[in-house]
Amino acid sequence: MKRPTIADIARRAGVSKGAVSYALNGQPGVSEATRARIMAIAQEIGWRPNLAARSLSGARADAIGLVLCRPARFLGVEPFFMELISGIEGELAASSCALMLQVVPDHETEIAVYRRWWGEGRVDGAILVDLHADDPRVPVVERLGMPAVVTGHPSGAGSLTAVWSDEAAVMREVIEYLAALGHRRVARVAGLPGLLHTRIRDEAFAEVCAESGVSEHQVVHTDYTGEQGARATRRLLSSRSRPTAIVYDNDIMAVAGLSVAQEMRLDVPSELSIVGWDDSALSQVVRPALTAVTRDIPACGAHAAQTLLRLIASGERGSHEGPSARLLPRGSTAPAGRDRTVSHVP
Amino acid sequence: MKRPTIADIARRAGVSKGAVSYALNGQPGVSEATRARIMAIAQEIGWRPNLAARSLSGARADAIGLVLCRPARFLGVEPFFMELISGIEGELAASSCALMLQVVPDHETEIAVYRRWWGEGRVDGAILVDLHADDPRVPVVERLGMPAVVTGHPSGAGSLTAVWSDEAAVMREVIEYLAALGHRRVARVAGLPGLLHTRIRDEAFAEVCAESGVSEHQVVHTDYTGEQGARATRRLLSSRSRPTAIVYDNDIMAVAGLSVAQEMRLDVPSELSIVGWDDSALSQVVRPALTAVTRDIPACGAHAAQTLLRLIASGERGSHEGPSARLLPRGSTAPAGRDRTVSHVP
DNA sequence: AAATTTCACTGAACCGTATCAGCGCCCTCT
DNA sequence: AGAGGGCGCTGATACGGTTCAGTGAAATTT
Repeated sequence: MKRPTIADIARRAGVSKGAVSYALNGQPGVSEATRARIMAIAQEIGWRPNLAARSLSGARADAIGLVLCRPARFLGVEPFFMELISGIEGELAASSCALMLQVVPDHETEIAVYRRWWGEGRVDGAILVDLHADDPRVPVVERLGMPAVVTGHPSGAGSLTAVWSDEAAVMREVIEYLAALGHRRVARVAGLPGLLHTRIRDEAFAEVCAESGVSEHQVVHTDYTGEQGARATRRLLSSRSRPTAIVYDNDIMAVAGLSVAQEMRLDVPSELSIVGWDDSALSQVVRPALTAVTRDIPACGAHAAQTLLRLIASGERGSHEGPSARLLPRGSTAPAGRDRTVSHVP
Repeated sequence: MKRPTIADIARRAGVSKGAVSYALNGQPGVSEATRARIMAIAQEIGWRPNLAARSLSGARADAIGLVLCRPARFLGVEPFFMELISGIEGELAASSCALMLQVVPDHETEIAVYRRWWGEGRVDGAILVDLHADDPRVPVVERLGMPAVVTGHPSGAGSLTAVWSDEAAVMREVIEYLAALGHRRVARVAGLPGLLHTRIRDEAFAEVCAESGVSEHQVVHTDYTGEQGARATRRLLSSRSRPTAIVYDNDIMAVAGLSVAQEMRLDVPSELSIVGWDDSALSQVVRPALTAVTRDIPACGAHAAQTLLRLIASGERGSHEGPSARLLPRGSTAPAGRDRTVSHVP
């Protein structure tokens, strides 16, 4: 019992294959009566278009690609990607477009994957995440001519379409908020230094700190893991003039930082304020709940997917800003306390 | 500048398309000299097999499917899936097989996706996760004839190949450990009651508790979110004879539970022991670090993928056990204390 | 009424690969 | 020397769709 083809339908309907193709694709060229008859037969015998045959005839592959380039063990930790994916999915489902996913260890492999996918006609386009400064993927994808949407600042996206959110503006919001609370020594536990958004945040951090009277500010770069977040925090809190507030680049490090503070008998928020980034369920589960920069990540994914689908369908280029982030104060931030080092027990 | 095809190679090599096909696929039928020449030309002009054409000619689709059926907002929370995916990927990469991912809201949609993927020839098989009791997907996939590997107990997998780990044995390990520490009132904050592994754990929990002298034991079912984990914990800890130990079905709920305990001024572990499940980075980041059931999830994914690839390649059926889980004691469990309700401050 | 257009449909070509039957050719065996 | 067999290759066909040029009949225009 083979899978039915349009030839089977044509035979049963007593028409040609061509007519069946027109009928099933809503093309003009058949009468409404014939169309209905053909549709009914297709339905009855359970016909489905063979994707391979369809894309062989020059049509879409009906799939887009997403490559994640982080070591496997770090991926699970960050809710970010899973949320992004579910957002992308939501948009794709409507167009019955599939998502091809691959996890790779480095950019070289990632580029090879794009080459293969595009060469094999497996995808119609791709979403590039984790944009780096001078990202090597950009020129390659440009040269391939593969439609692509980059999530990150347009300055690094070359001629590719970018969707981004204004990281600098949010950083300003965060620092001015902390400054207003009286914090004058603020540290930042940042993510991978190679990432473009890390650099943008770094710059904005330094600039706004200087402007807002945050006299002492420093940045520690990490690999986003809780472990490194904890270590950075321990070091910061052990220094002679320890910060009264720390801004983390993701949730897991913020939670790790909170634990370290508690371990060191520093009360959060009275003795140390903590701000997380890319707010997830995690931030709300710990005590105190974390003040965090929050962003609708699924919506970002959906926005990127939508932009890519439009780019594929109609060649519509042009970068535009996606859902923006904002600071959501919760219990982990408070006015800067007096400078004391004794332990505080509630 | 079109993508090169085997016809281009044939022209340049002065042979027929057939010869080129044999050469490139390592089939007999061409001399080694010709093969080498053809390979060199293919390399030179950057030829890649067109996936669509290849699978149209009856070959593989070179992709397997994975459908995740949980509400989008819960997905990000659980590191589980992302780790599973990276494990699967690791195995697939070696066979240059792709992963098609889809996130759906319910089983009905999930089944429709399998129908479509298989009908369209988009995948060669699929990995089914989150096996339910009387899972409606199993008979459908069986009938479709799509190769599939189910992650879950064989009792629910019908004739499909299952890869599983012995949940009951681990539950025994956990409960006997707690019993040995003197705990006599143990609660379990479980996941979705419909999932097969939830039922298996439920049963094992009740059975082993009874055997080990854990006189009071109860189960609360949740949806795996931190929120419900917190609520369940609050209720358990407010009851008249509150448990001295709680076993959670995932990490995020365990962390939420820990926070609730701290909020209620119960010391962990001296007044309340906490055990998590599916140990992730999260467990190690909080204070005290969580005692947890740990399992190499990427390895589970790799194992499932490998089993599926074998099933596709050689029809090799037969369920077998995957990487097993074990209890990893950390700081959140301790001997059951005296029964006191006053707050404990270190 | 003749000319033209529109409509509904047919038949064939085409996409890029895999595969099969067949065909010389050379080598080996008797 | 003739039969037999394997090697190396060719040419054709299949896979399941899409698409385009063409065709006969009906409808519309002139």
